[in-house]
Amino acid sequence: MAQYSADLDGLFVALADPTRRDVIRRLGRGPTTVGDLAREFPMTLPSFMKHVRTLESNGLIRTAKSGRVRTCVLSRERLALVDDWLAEQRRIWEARTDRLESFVTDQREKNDES
Amino acid sequence: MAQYSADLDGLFVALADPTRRDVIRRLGRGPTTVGDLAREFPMTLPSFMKHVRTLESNGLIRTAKSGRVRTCVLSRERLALVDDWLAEQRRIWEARTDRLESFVTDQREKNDES
DNA sequence: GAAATAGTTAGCCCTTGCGCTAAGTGTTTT
DNA sequence: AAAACACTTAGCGCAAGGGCTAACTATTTC
Repeated sequence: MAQYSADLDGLFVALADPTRRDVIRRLGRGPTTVGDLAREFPMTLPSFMKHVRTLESNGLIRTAKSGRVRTCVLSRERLALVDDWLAEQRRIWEARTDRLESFVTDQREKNDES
Repeated sequence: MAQYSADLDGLFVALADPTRRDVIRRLGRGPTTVGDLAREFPMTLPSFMKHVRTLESNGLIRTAKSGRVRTCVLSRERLALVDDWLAEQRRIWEARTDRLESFVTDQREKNDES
């Protein structure tokens, strides 16, 4: 659970940058080379590489170098963690609205008794 | 779309902190007072208030002061934006795997011809 | 009305994040 | 072998984030 939370920290931080979200979207269409990716963003290659590293160290993408070219692939499983967190919040919320409903119901029953 | 992206920036940043995620979880069970919330976290009140403000300015919670007490309420609609983004990624991914499948199918057809 | 309560504001420290340039490494190309 | 290519490393500058203390304001409470 502690690890789960630390993972979410990293994931959300990684997703908080528009460049990184764009990379994820781009990689959704298929593997791409660092150079090809970088060309689409208005920043230097070293700056761009930091984003790639951030995505990789948070498990959102995988990369491999062959020759002098590094290729990036989307690693989808990781986004499922975010999904899980959202689902959990929904669950909590719904449990609460259920309680609220039964509260309302209880009140109505009390009124019916009188 | 530009606004959508800026909103996502703020949302993901807001969600990237464990304290703030805990507050969201807590508020899922119902509205709570700043003081009551703060008591559960190992930090001073001014520090905690910053988190509350961050959540509020990103629309994840709403707060109102009555007398000297400020009460926080979860504002669920906002999380839907995150859901939307995730759904979009899934959509892109699935469109791609569809293309991959038809590619495989095409290859098979070519082989069948021979 | 004095004291306790619940936030709020201001400002400081330190670390981290994101951009940059300059220079270096290993791999093709010519 | 030289030149071009595709990163990579190192280090710098600046703004923002998350924590703190100290001091202040506006309600209650006694």
